[in-house]
Amino acid sequence: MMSEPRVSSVIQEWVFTGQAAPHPHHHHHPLDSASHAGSSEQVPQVPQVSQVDMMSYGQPQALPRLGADDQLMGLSYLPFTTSCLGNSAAMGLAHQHQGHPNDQQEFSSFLLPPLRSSSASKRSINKDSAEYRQRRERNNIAVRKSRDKARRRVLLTQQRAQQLQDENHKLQMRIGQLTQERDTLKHILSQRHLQAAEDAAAEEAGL
Amino acid sequence: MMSEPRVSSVIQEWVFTGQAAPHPHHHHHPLDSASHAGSSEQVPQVPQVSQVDMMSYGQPQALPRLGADDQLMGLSYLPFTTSCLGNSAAMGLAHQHQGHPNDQQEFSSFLLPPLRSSSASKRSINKDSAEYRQRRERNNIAVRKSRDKARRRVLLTQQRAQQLQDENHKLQMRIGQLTQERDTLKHILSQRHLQAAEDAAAEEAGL
DNA sequence: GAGCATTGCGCAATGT
DNA sequence: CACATTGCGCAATGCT
Repeated sequence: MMSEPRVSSVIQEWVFTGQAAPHPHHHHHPLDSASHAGSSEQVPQVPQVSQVDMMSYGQPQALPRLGADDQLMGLSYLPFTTSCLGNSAAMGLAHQHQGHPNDQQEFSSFLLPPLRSSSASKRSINKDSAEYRQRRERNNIAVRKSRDKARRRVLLTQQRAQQLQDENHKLQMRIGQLTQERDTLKHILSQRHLQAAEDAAAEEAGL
Repeated sequence: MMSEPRVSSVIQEWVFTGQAAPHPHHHHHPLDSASHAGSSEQVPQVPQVSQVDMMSYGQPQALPRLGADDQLMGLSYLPFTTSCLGNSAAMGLAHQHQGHPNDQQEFSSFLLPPLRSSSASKRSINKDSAEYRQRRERNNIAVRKSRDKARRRVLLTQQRAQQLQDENHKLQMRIGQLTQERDTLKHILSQRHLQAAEDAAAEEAGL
């Protein structure tokens, strides 16, 4: 429940001078609105300045794919996605992380190599495994559903805002109307008061 | 400007009568590597609809479907993602469409197949190309930026809604207050009226 | 036509 | 263990 908790662990940072961080992977969280960014932890990359609202979404840098590095500007998400290489088959047997068709670098492969074992409880996630595919498919469905829900939620919020705004206008009008009525009544009453005073004066004079 | 026009092409849903069932268990995995090529007419895929708002997020392929019926519903997302395969190296040289590490099917290939051919002006998008990487990186940045913006926008909308709701409450209170004031004044006036009438009567009687 | 902006999607990590 | 969320990159497409 709650739909907002996005604050939790803060395990991230770090730098990894050259050695393998045991950590499996990346992932950061959003820290609320802007902030973070992709940090992929793995390569010496600059933390990047968060994306405030101006610029700094990281700049493309020419990725060298292998040797030459490049410049170091400030933010930048060093993608150097070289290529994933890693073909499912090869990967499957070869390593644990599999080839990641999608994420190009998933550097993680070399980042978290320490794991794996012969037993390979989970490590070798054969990409070809029927079980793997099944899980992926289930997740894909869940993802679509979740996003659909999110979209719907956003839409509802927008509609609610619009509706509230409209209602607000009506209420403002009503307030204007009531204010006027009240003031009119006040005015009338004050007139009566005057009238009464005058009458009283007249009567007194008449006495 | 306009930031909302998402109404344009309508090329989306469709069915694709054919069958090519995704066989859930077609054990032979995903076409994996070798796959499409210039023509790539292998798997039929549906683009998907999403955003409707009901259910059916696609069924995981567990359906042995024999006939084609599902399409009626409208939304099943037929995934049969076979597999992504696609290794950059192999792909790069091998074909133009490359393996799409990520999108597994990129059905588009058969969706808009008419193109492609020997000329291959851009067709062969070498995944390894520096130019390709550069474009990808730029797009990644744009995507991050765009999503950040979207997130921020959603947040603002939520805040605005909350704010409007609060203001609404205040206005309601104000209305209650004004209504009361008005009624009180009305009451006082009516009393005055009575008073005046009585006075008049008394005076008349006194005459 | 170039280039950024949006969007749907699948993947993987992580939360529940 | 299953499902829900979420950041991320890819590719298609929209909009300059």
